[in-house]
Amino acid sequence: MSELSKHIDAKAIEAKWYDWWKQQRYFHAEAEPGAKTYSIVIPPPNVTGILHMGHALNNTVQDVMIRRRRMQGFSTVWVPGTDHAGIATQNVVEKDLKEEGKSRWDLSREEFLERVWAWKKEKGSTILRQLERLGASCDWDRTRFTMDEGLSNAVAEVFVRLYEKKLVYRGEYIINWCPRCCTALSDEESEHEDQAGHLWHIRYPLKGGRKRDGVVVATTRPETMLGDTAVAVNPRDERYAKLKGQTLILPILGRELPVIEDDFVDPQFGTGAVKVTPAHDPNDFEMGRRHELPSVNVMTDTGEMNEQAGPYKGLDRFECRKRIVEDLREAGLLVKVEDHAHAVGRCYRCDTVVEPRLSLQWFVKMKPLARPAIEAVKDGRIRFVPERWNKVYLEWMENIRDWCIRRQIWWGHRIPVFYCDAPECGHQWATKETPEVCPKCGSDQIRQDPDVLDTWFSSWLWPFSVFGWPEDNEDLRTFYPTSDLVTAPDIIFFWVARMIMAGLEFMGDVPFRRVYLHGTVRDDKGRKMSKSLGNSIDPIDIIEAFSADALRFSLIALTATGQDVYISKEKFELGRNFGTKIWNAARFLQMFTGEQRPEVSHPQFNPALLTADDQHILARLQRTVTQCDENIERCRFNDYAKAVYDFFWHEFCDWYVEYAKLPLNGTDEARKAEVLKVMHYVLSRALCLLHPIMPFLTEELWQSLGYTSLAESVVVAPWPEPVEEEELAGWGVQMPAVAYVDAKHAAIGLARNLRADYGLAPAQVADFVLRPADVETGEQVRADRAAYLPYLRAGKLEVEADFTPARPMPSVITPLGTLFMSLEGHVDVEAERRRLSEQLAKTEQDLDNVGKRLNHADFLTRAPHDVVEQARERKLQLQEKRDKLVKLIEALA
RNA sequence: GGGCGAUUAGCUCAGUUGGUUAGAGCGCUUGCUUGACAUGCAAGAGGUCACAAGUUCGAGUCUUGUAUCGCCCA
Repeated sequence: MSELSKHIDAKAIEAKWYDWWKQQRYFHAEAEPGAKTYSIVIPPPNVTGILHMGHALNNTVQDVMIRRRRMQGFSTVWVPGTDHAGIATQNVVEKDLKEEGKSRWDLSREEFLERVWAWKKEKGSTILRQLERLGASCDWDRTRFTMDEGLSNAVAEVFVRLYEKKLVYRGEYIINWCPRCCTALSDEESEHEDQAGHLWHIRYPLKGGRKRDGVVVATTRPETMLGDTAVAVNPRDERYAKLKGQTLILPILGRELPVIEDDFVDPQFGTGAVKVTPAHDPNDFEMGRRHELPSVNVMTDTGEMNEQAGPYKGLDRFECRKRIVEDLREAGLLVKVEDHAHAVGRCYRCDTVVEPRLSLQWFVKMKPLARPAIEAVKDGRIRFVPERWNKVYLEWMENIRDWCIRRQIWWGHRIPVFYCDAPECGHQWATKETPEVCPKCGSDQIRQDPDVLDTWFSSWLWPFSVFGWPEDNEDLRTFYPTSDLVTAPDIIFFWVARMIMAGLEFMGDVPFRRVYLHGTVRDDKGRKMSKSLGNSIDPIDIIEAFSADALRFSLIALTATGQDVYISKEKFELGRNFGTKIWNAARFLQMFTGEQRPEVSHPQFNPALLTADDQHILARLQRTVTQCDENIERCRFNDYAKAVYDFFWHEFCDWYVEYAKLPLNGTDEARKAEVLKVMHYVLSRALCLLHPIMPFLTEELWQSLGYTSLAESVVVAPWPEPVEEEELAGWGVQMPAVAYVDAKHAAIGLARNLRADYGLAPAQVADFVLRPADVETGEQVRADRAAYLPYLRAGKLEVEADFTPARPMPSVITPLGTLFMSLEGHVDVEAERRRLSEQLAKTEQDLDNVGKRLNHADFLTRAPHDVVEQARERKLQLQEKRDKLVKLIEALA
């Protein structure tokens, strides 16, 4: 226990408690057969990554989930780690090399990989350390990396199994090629973006014809014409019927091109005749196959034109495009140039325009893997939150295409395939071992495939590889399937869908039961945060400026389920202000508690001593517990945050703490003790409810206020369980008393309005008289009179059953009765009449509306009973109010 | 071209199976050095719920269409 300073020193608090939590090993759990478990695996950030707001949101949500489960007594495991991010990491190290004037080709493969590992050792845990600053309660003893031995073993095992099931195959197809990274990409790694371009109309002359004869084709990529091997038209296109069987001449290179007919050609697009380039376009490739056309690849792997490009050899592809267009124009073969927007694929790692290219690659056959994964979502074994993602997932799964998993880089899991180069053998096999000789012919002329696997080929195994698969062990049996997966929708195909397929294929069970997809963090103008735009807000800056708790609370409170969140630096003041408010409420409480350690483990109140206000705050706390639970269960984290916020600020601080000042500063020691008991009980439970969002602040207060009789740390304190009304009654909490306090708060609010309407300065004291709604209320208020005075700034509050003002007095109708305010000097009767008349008009308007409804026969017969009852009740209330107002106005005369 | 989401106060957003009087935070106006807190307290102004039609006793909420913006897929 320690006295709280006037201001929060967030930095000191954060470091102190995080270290202590780790020391206490609160975040670590071992597999315990039979225990109720809750497990999450982190979406592994890139090993090159640094924390951005998306990570901050993602990991705060996971931390909220796991901290609550931990408090609920579950055996909780949150596995942290990073992925090796093949292309990105290799890029980083190559950049370092470049500064030394070298490229990776100046090093041997082994030397290069040593450099990468050295880089990883030095810089690769940045983001994990940043997660600690965020307060993430990961089980750091279980930190994994996709290139670890165990996880690499899982990758090789999976590859070999799929190879043997013939689900991985090698073939020559059009793939997305990044000429900068010099590697193949999967379809998902090529991001499409509409871009302003041109449609060039080019005349291909007829063989033996005059120059003006021929066919005009339209293309968006003229440089690929150097690889054309045909021109295609739709067989039903009468314009081109005469062309059947003719031969065209490819401009510039002079190659002869057959005219083919194919249904694929859309007569509406361009000129209705298309050039066919089987080595550079997926559709042309298919056509090429159907018509047995040769393929001519005209580019090198760095995107330069190769020897097939004739005079353009050595030119960059875009330079070549310009030159070809010029040359065609000069030759009079360029018929027309149109503006044309078209989708261009870009490398998701370096933004270079991707080149569709014919290439020999390894693929995973996806359809057989997708089938059970579709079922798992259809039958509800996996649920997406929000639900609409089901459709997106199913849509993609049902049209799934094979996955190109080979990458032409060095950093990654080497493809475990071997080739025998012995003459007349040519055997090819996959194995986890390192073979010495060919198992078929015994030759030692064998070599391993030089390339590595897509990073996602290791990430899709993450939910079980982190627990030691393929080895069968207690961890796997205990923590797999994991409970929830929390991630962003942009990797639903890259990662989520593939994990589901891998889980079902290799574990025979889903990898997680629920997937919560949260929105994207954007800037206050709605733009994605990006380095190039310079609009990102660094979460670490926010932690430094405010606190980790402020960052966490603000993000959670601002993010509606599954919606994008727009943030600016100012928005984090929300969390900071809330933290300050709680801090000060705790300081207030500590002022009256002193060195005494409050007993908060078992609530034992003296029903005889509980006032209505005590009962009210205890009842509200229970309601808040229920709201928190419901909202967390449904991934409505913003509503959960709001429930705690509203309770803490607007119930506890605004009303109860204000109320408590009276007994705490009074002389009745028994009452004082009882109020303190209530306050500490409420605060301790509220800290528990808040802990998953604001772990540092709640721990600091937990320790400083000495709530350690309940738990040595709030991290392991029991999560509050909702208390039923019957049990509350046993504590001395009666619902009528709670209702009375609601009415009291409303009445005080109305009385304050009255003061404001009459322009009373806060310091100005006014007296009040209540004409109570009924005898019982009158007695309640009379007994509770003193509690009203500070709120009303009242000198006195009288309760008089038949009060009739002798002279005009401002008044207001409250749930407790009619409240009169006595003013020094004369009351402006006209102003008061106007005020009351306005209220009367409003009341009559409302009465009219409810009356109309009640006069409607269909409403009475078709609306549910309780709705009709409510309307009747309201009508009565409004009538009563109207009558009272009429009398008050009459009394002014 | 197909699909999804958004459109509610000056700004950013909640609003759950349709049900009385549509909420919050920020900003704005006014007043307060209130014995926890000016990172605060009290009061106030501000809304034809994008538009149109429909279903219904009743629509911010359901249906259809339109417009604008954003995202995903081809």
